[in-house]
Amino acid sequence: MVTIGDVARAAGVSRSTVSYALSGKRAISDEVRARVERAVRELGYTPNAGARALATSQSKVIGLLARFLPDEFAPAMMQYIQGVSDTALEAGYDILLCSDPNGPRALKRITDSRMVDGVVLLNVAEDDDRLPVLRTAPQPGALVGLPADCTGVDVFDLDFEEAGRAMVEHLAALGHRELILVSQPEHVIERGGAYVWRLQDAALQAAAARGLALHAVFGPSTQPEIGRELHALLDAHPRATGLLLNNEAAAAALPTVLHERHLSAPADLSVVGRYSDEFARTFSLPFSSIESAPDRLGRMAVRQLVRRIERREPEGAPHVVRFVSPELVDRGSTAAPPPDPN
Amino acid sequence: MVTIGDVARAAGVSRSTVSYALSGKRAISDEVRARVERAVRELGYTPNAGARALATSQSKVIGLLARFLPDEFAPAMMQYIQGVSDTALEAGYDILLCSDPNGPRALKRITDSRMVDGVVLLNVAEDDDRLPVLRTAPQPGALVGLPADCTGVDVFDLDFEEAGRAMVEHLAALGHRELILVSQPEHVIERGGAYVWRLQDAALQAAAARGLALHAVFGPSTQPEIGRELHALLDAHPRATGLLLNNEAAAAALPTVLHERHLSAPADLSVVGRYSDEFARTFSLPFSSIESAPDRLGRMAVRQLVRRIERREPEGAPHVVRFVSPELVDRGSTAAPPPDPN
DNA sequence: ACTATGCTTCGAACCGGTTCGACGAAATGA
DNA sequence: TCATTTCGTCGAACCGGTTCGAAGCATAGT
Repeated sequence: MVTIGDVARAAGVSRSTVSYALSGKRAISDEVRARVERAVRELGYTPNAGARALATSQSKVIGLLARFLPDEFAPAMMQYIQGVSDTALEAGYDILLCSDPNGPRALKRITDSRMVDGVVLLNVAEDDDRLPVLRTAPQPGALVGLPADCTGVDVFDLDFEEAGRAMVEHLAALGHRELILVSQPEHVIERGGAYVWRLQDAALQAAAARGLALHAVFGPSTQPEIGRELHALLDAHPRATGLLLNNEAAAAALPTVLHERHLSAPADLSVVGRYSDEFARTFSLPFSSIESAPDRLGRMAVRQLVRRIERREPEGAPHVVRFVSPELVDRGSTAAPPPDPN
Repeated sequence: MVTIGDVARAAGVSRSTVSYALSGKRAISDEVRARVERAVRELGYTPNAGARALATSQSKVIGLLARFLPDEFAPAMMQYIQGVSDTALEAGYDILLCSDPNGPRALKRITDSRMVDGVVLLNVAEDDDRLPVLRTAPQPGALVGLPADCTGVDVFDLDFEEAGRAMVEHLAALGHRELILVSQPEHVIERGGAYVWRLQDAALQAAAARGLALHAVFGPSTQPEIGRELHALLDAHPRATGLLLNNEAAAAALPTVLHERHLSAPADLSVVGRYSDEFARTFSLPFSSIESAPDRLGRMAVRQLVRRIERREPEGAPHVVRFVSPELVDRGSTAAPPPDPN
């Protein structure tokens, strides 16, 4: 392998001069710099990452801790990863991907060994067991997902409360009086998915404030169970004219259910979901939805993380908890409710 | 940060003794080893990855070069990544994920800088521009996907020829005489997806050998275009009783198309796809399919790569090109063709 | 003429591990 | 009892970068 010493010899200068010529941290004469650059090119020199990390205590790598949950929708995970990865690349960082089911252990390993300059945690639970480890780590961390305790980390998440309100208010404004909200299954909450009730509570409050009826239920995240559940719900609440879905499986199953009931949106039923545009495209879903923007969240997390790593944030700058405002992507599945047959 | 020197001082021994006590590469008395281990525990010592990499020229990291193609199905990519990641973890390696659209540049960077001990290339094209770079790299590489030239690398892919034959023969054995094969769009071939015609050619040969009619077409990979194409195909070939799908979008669209035509599988039409079980579950697809086994391929690639990295393969051992035999997952969508109405 | 100044460059130390050769003490054998 | 081997440990060198202090040299200032 070609080292900085080889370059130095080829250029007829010392190793430190090569280092300075390449980093620009000290003035080097044009003539010498040219010789160095030529030697670098001709020898095909690339600095050894380990040696550089050792000398600078900077690895230029960001750790990405993903959790592959069985009922997590894979493309969404993929979008987070892509957002993180692309943004890291722009900022000059590589991504160390950890999918170790034992999150705390993996996190401890990569931070203690100084493999990474910072860490992004995906799929953060209300009471995430990786957080205590992260707080004792010397590197900064950015989260995607809102935990109960945000001290010491930067946090990014969709504003699920606002999303819940927005869904209800959108349909309320169109004149709907009775709605159904299908959330993700309860076990998602139990493993820390607080966003489920964050959205649901806000929706219930907004409905109450406007005097709307809102039937909120947790639905399964598997097919065909969720299809049956949707049928049952529509049977149980025949006067409901709006359907809110905070449950990807429900959204994916709904077209079939509507077809089977000879209903169509928005003529018979107005529908608003909460999922990413990517998800909508994948399943060709024709329903308007609150964009969950996984790529954007990943991007924001990395941006902030890099700022902290490079101390462009003043040392000890207050940590950030930033909620992305939900945006409703209109796919034409909402309208005024049909006239009451009675 | 706590270094090996701190441990040495705490245990009252030299740094080298600590190193040997931890690696076991030389005999160390039980008493000293116990002292060292205690010091490690109490100080919370973790070796510095950069320093170790520098000293051993081994980073214990595997590079994963993914390509995010616009019409690539994200969950499949996710499954590759998971297979690679899990297997690497088992073998004691971490994953450096590169999604740089400029694959050759990214590959050169991570190999030349010695960040990685080896590399897995996903989504390898017939004439992949990353291969020349990989061949000049000092680290070994494993591919998922079959390029034209396999020299110097280990290659893993589904046996698409056998898959094409298996699909045809399965339906032939049931008595079908006229089939339709919908492949992925031609631009997939153009960007190097040779597996499309590998499967198609084999299917055509097998059909010819058995005297079956096989209508082979390339279908779009987008909704709703592929749905229309399926309708058109079924209109054009009313006597076809079997449908073969080497096109994920087509498989996802088929349930709706069948519903619209008041057809059902296998009563009216026998259907065999080529996609992963994960894909089938995601879309609740009721069609039997050739399992494309992305997780398995990722796993095999890493296994072989690690074997090479750790030189358990004798130096210069011949490189491997291994095809995974297709397995038909029976979801009950095939049967004998309906009696000819004539 | 002599010192101050600035510009380049060099040498050496350092980052935190691993590993080789050597050395002292204890065990073994003659 | 002395030579030899074995065992356990240590010191030093090394991996390939970065960075600090200093030194050489030419130019400028007085």
